[in-house]
Amino acid sequence: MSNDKRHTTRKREATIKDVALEAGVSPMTVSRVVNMKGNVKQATAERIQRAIAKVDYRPNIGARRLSGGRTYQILMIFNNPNVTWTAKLLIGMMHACRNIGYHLLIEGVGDYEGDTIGLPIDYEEIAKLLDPSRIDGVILPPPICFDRRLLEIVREKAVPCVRIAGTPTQDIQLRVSIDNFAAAYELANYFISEGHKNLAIIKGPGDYVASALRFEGFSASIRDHGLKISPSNIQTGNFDVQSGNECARELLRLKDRPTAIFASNDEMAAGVLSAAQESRIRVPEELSVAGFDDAPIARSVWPKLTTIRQPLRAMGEKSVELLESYIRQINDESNETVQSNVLLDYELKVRQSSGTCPTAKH
Amino acid sequence: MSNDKRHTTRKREATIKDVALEAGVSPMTVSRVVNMKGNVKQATAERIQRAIAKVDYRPNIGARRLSGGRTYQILMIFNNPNVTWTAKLLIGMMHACRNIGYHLLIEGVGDYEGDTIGLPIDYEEIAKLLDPSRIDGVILPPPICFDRRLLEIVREKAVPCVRIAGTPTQDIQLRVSIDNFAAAYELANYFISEGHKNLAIIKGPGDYVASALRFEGFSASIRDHGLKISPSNIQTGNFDVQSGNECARELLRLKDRPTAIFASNDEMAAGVLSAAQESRIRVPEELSVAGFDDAPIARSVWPKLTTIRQPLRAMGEKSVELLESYIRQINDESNETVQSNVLLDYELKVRQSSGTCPTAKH
DNA sequence: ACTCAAAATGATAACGATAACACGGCACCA
DNA sequence: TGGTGCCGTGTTATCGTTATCATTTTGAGT
Repeated sequence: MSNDKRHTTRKREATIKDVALEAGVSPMTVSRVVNMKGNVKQATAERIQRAIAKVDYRPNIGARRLSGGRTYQILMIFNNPNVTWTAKLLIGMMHACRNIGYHLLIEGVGDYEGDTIGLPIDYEEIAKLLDPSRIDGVILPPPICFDRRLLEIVREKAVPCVRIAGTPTQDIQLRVSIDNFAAAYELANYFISEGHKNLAIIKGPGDYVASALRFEGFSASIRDHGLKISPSNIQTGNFDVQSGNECARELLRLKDRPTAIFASNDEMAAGVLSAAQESRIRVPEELSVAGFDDAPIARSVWPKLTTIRQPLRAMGEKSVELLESYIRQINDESNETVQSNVLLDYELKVRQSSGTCPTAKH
Repeated sequence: MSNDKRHTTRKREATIKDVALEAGVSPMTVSRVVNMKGNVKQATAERIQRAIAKVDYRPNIGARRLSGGRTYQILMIFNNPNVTWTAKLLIGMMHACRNIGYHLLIEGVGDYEGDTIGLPIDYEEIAKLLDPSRIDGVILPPPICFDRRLLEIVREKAVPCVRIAGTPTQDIQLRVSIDNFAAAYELANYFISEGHKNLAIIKGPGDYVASALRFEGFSASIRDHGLKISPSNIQTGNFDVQSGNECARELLRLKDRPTAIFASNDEMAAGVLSAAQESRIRVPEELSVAGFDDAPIARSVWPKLTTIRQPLRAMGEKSVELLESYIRQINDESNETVQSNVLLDYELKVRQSSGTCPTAKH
């Protein structure tokens, strides 16, 4: 009546023994080939490769971990309320994972209000997720990569960690980002080259380092061109359409109204557009607007937004690759030095929301 | 010089033996408590629970799988180019996984063009992902849940599977969805109640079953009210803004121009709005527009879109819960019958893009 | 008190992979 | 010619958990 379920659960997978039998060697030698440990004769290795293909062998990750090896799993912690942004990173990560034989685990942290994930973070919960029996490393996208307490936990647990965006810290070296400063600098250059002199900026929330850098870069360009940005031309939003709208209202109400507004992300830039529409200010004829990210909204609003394109997918890919090479390094499997700080290329996308300054002399 | 790395890799985790020692029982009894197998005295169980808490024990999933148990990991296959939509499902899944002690693996399939994942699908690759040594089950969101060949693979491998949206099939029973037919029916009712008689619809791509159901529901309501929908009022887009715009141009060019357009998703509805704007047709005064999904774009366009809200997060949660109870059932751990077809509530959101028919008599 | 089934618990042997070590053979040098 | 060392390969033990079966304890019925 009662049947042995243990060995009949679904179809049996090929094990390393099957390969060994097929190739006429010991399992250990097969293991060496699979893990590219070297010290295997070329001819033997090729025979084993053929055997692996023949029996369709794939290593059992559970067994691997159990015997002290890697898990071949990495964790991404998901807590950005801007799901599009995060999802694009994810796509890059999935792609890279596939290429290097890793698997991607994701966990959301925060209070899951509505459809999005917000703060606060349950640190106890996170600490459990960073269990070495489950993962080889972790990737932290913003905003969670700025969280000092979380970084502390990661350091304590000594989990290999790559942060996306963020700034380098002493504890955690690995990082993938774009040069936010340079990007915003270039954007301001563009505005100024179009004759704009009265520029305004809508900053992001204070704890976003990337956003602070955008502000710095934007300001630096203005200074370097011998111009000034008045304090009243600096607003702070929180990355959503609504706050962009409100900040823009403030700016457009100014006596000396700015002719160009840079919002630190596309959502806020969309808010600027709607504020302009409400005030019957034509874009780009009377007001130039630019965002940041090249999010879908940048192309779905009218006029389409001038923006800085972030290579999100590439950032996701790179973060996985970086993490993997670091993991290899600390396992003494490679002698290559791991680059700790990868900067990827951004791109200025000029679209219909910006143009020549109306008061510029030709 | 060379040190034993095996047992010094990061901090040692508590094992079941530690718990057993602490509680003064055998590991087997602890295992029974952890897995709620019963046949343990109340007092013993409580003592063990305390010991588990004290040593901060968490089962090693690798070892579990190795010894024939579950992996406590489920896989979601990610291939929807609409990342927002998919990401919201993900959030629900992550939440549910956390609650029931599962972990979520994700894998992208398709050619990863640009920032999004498109078809075609590499079936060999997928077949490998459905490896029982890695996962207990799989969740398929649209559009991949409509793929007949994939479903065939899932059936062959006998992997527990939940499909989101899609229609029930013989092979794979588990399914989470909203009632697309009823939702579109209700939307048409609303249009008609506002006096509209000349309705138009922009369908989704042919292979989306959900989209076909929306068309059916919309048509049914029209018929049931003694009205008709002319073939020229039926267009087919492919779920993006551009195609919505093109379809709308066709519709707005008609001699007997429709007064209300239902686009099968919000992106296409946004395209309808821009087409109306180009033709200087005022929305909602001269034309009512509605979308489907309540995507972010629905609230970022102007006027904001009337739409059907899909409870994506709840759908994600439910899909995980459903999968887990099914897995329990086939493991003979529970006698409860698993509901195979879960329908969740949608919601009609009336916003500024729709209103009373201009030609309606009061 | 005495049986005997049922409940509670323990002992043992896997699961699949790999670390650590052992070993045979061959090359190279003194 | 006899070490010396490295290369290629095999042997053994082990990781943490659970299935299976063996054993002990409990408790209900006589």
